[in-house]
Amino acid sequence: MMNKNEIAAVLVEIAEILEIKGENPFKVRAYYNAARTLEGLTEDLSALIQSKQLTELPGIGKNLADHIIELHQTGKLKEYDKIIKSVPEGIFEILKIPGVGPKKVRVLWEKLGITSILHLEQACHQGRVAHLEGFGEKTQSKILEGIAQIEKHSGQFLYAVADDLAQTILKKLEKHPKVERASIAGSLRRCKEVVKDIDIVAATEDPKKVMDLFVKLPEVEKVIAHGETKSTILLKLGIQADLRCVSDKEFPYALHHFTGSKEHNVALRSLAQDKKMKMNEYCLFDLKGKTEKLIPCKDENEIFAKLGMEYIPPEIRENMGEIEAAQKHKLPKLIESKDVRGLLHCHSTWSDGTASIERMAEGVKALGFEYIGVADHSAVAKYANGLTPERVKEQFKEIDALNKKLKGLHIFKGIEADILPDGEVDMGEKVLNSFDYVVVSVHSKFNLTSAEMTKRVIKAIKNKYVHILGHMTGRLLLRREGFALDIKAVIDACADYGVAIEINANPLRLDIDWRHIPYAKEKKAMLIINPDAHSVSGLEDYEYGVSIARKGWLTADDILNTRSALEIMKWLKRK
DNA sequence: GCCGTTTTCGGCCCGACTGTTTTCAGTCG
Repeated sequence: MMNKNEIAAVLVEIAEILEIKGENPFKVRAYYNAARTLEGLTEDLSALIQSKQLTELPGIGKNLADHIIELHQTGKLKEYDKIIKSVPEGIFEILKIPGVGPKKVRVLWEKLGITSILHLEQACHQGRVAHLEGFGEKTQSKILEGIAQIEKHSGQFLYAVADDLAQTILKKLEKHPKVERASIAGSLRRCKEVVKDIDIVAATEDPKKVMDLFVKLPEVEKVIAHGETKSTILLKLGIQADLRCVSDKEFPYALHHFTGSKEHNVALRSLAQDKKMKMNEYCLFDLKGKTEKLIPCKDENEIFAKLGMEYIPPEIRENMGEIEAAQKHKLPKLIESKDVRGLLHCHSTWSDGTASIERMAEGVKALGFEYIGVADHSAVAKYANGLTPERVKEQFKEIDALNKKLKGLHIFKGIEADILPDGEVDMGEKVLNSFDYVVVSVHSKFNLTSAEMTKRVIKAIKNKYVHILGHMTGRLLLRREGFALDIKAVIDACADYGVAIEINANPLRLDIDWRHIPYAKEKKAMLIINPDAHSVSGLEDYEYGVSIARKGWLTADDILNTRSALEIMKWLKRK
């Protein structure tokens, strides 16, 4: 049995192999398209198979439907087993190097017998790659840079990936009768955008039994350590997970300790010392009397209270001023998911989304929201099927009709317009003015100098039709650094010209970086949590944006889309 | 491999950029 995402991953692998083998590029694309359709699927796959409706999905014909059914029902695919044997395993990692695509992989493999990154790195150092036809000195050094980048990020995982897996494991542990309570700890609990492992703390009087369950989980690839109170496993995705078992009494201290950050803990322990107390991972002691006296705490809340401060949410435990603020009882009331009332910046099938506006709207409604903003790509983004002015008019008609039809939900007409290399905004004033709102983002020419890029982006911010600055740096976590940009200058401009700064909640972006958010708040810039959803399930990504907003100390008042549709309309029209 | 009011064959998105070349191939979004 395989779920839709696992099946999609197999189809992608097949596509990659076909590409390397130089198969018909349209056949290759058919596999990619089918994978994408599956990932964006909202209907239940089993039901679709049963009612024989699979071939009604876009991009899925007889052949791919058969493949999908075979994978879904048996977890295997004969054709895949055959084709996977025809290429060496290591080529997939070579394909991940930026600038190296299927054609280059094939040449490296055929001409130099290179089948792994390690091989490739050696060959580059020996200068053998530069001599290949179609390659050269620059390609060779770019490959080395790419490998260095991959190695720098290796052992790191996107928050969303790690969190998914961690929640699955946590649920299984919590079900164990001997587990009294359990929680995720570490950087994952602090909602860091990338994490290197999963930390879990469990309270139990029978650690041995709980540890046994942990090391025998079906997700385990390898047991690295298996002790009485601490075990480490390597999960199949390559992520390590640590479990620490403590008694129920010790649990609050252990949870706090293993949540960190290290810097936060050091600062807090030194503060405890000042107050004649001692803190470690198992308890809090009162040192005022002649003998050490245990200070009982039933949860983290009490620990902070005993230390004379208000509760510090895990997201902001980075020793960036939270301890001082908590002592003065001046921590902001951080935004929560329930504060968000609608989602702007969503894509539809009008550009590169996988769902119609109606389905996206229904998805937003199902999440309990009051409004959705459709912001498809603009004309210049041809690769993403960007809207032409003519198609914009048609899209408006569809939205108008849906607004009449759908009760209790308002659809805003937006556009994600490209910031052109010279800072002009795609589509021109007249078209831009016809939208309820305009999101602007950079999607091209990433290699400008910081000064050039800053000038370009600020010019777009000054455009009077612009309301929101999308994914400020264009970063893709663990894949691509953001482009060079004077972030403070850009934040200043957003604050001055009343442009809201997007917290792009796509787990691969989480852009603007939370470290810059306090500066934006200081400058009184408006922020907005946008899922940048390309599918119905992508709408739920807004929650990652909430976590990032919390890491940036933001309250509901700091975020535009905690307001009602009416208030949003007013805000958009104030320009 | 998919698709079809130009329909069962023949097209399928396309332009920018880079580095390799001397007119283009590969990669990317």
